[in-house]
Amino acid sequence: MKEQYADIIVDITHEKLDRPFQYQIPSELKGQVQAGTRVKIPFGEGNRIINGYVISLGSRPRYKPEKIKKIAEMAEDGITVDTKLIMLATWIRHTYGSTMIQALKTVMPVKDKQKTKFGRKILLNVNQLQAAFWLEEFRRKKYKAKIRLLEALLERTELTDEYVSRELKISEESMKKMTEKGIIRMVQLTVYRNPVEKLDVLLQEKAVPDLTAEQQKVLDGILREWKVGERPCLIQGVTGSGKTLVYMKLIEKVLLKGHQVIMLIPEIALTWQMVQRFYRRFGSLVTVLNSKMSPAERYDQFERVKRGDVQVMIGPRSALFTPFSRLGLIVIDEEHENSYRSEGTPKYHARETAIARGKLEGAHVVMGSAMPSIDAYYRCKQGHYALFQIKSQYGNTVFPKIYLVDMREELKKGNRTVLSNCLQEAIELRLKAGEQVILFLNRKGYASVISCRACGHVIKCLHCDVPLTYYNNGRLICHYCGFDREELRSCPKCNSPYIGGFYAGTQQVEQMVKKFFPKARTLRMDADTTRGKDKSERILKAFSAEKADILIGTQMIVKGHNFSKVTLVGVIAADMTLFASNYRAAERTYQLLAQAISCAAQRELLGEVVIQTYYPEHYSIKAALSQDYEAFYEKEIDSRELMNYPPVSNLLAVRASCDREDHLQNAMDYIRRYLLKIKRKKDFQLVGPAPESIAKIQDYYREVLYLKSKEKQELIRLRELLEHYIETNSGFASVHIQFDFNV
DNA sequence: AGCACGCCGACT
DNA sequence: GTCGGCGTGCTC
Repeated sequence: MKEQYADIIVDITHEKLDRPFQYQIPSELKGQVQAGTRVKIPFGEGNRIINGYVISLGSRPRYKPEKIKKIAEMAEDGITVDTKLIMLATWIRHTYGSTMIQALKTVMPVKDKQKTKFGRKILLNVNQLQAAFWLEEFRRKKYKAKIRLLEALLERTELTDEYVSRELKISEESMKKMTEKGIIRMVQLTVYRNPVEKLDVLLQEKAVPDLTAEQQKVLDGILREWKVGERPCLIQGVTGSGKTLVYMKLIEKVLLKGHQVIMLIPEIALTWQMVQRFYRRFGSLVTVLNSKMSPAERYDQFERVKRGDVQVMIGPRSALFTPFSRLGLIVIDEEHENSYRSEGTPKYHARETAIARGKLEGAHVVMGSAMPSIDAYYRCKQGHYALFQIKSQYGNTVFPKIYLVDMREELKKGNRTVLSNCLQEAIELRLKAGEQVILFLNRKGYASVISCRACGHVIKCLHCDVPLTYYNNGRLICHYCGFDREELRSCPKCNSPYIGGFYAGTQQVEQMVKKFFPKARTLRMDADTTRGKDKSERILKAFSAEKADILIGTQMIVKGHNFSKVTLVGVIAADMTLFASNYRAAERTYQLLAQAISCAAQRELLGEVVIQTYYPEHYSIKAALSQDYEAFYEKEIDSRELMNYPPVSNLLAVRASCDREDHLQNAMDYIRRYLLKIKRKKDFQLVGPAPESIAKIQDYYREVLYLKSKEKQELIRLRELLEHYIETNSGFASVHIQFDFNV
């Protein structure tokens, strides 16, 4: 009489349903219902049947037994999550504040089981005599399909799945019946092999090249760290310093112990080069997950994982939830990359979540980056992570020459274009030499603000508090709601005809370049030109095949691509990211500049970098210029310390939106007063409420209130209190409230 | 989320 | 008198 009840999370995203519901397990489903299984349950007064996920089993009813309903049935395509991943979902829910069902769905990368009809072998499971007996039986009962199958099997003993379903036209059901009776047997075509055995062969075949003394030192250091504690390790080393080599050695060690590895890589990045290296090294033990894969392909990868065919999973953020049963190591390459931060709900960070999973499953975590995130580096300094540095790189990398152009001076000299004289001259020289140029900036489209030069009035969207953007087709478009209107001839406020804008988008730069260098062949790469499938890859291929002289684009072009003919990188507006009202703005600026510089480096030819900026004195620009990460870190951490920003402190944003401005302000006022009431002495600091940087989107007003505290747990506690307060007070009904942790 | 119950206005 | 508006409350 035990394990009679199941705690189930219902598949409805709503705060009020964000708790387990207890159901009775009917006797016929006992043993089938486990933690992690998907089931169909009657829910609500109408007893409508919905999906639910079992998170635990129990023997004691927590409600009046007559109130507890029975599980209806197993979900037919029942995919399961293993318990460790349920625990990870619980951690995600607690840390980032989502509903349990949202957390469960993020750890469950394959939402629905896909039908796989291939890759199986059908075998006879009985001897000839028994088969003859069954054949007789089927003939008597006139089971035509079964007769066909059995006859075919008696002839050949082994049939492919394809042949059975296409030629013999046997349904899945008849095969299932015959399997149940033990007449036939189905075997996965890829036969399970002992991965460690297989690995031995591989190790003999293709050994990883020897490590340099410095790399060996890092490897030894990490292995020593693994013996003593469970600290995550961070390898700091520039591109070409051999971080990947160290990863490979570590992965080898873990695989030989019979454990599995997840390797996270940034979304776009240098993926396929890296992946090929791993394929060459570990063969079919490795598999890759990427965003281009169809659900069926993804599902197949996870099936291979479950069968034990795959021991190393390489992929972006979502690969972190690969259902390995004996996970031994999680590697996070390019740890500082922004794509490790999830945009949806829950807004989890892959680094923190990887460390949480590592703790749960006793797996090591190793990260690598040339310029670690401030977060990670701070944790190293605090002793929470172990830091390992590789200073030298192999090959003769020529450091590029860097020019800094103060655009204010340029303006004084009378140059009102987006290309400084310095950059123009540099482009000219490179074009003459037959070399390639990359120009990059951080804005898409013709991104430009249209304003009146007489009165300063800025043309904004009617529904959102953002300036409209001018597009080449002569229309003004809102990036947030898509609202568009005709180009204006005069200022709607003062009627002045002098209305125009500061154009600094990729389109504008391209036009400018074409004007100055009519013979140059240009390629543009931004969110607009890469919308289609594989488009960005095609553009990059065309450029590296030297089908163009100048590549103009946004961030994506400077991320880890190797163009050997590029000798000039121009950064059009280095400080664009500094304008963002985000405490990470300086960090992003430094990262982008450092990336742009490394794009012009690491080749035999001497490269040049021209950085145009309005703030040449800003420390993030200065530090990037001298390639001094440490100097940047010191300045940046001082500023975070001063402002109580992460990672020194923790930040909880309470974001509210509502179509009625008065309701919104009222609600925020209540929240503020409630927080002040429960505030203990020096628990936390309260900032705001204040309008968001975009105060209105699609007619919804937006405000934000920040809570800062050294104690992470304190903020989590406050969030939970607030959630409860909002839920139990009906005044918040029309206001949408969302929490962001350290974002 | 979705469904039932419940208390006020305009209808055969 | 009734039909139906959607405000409120609950879901094991």
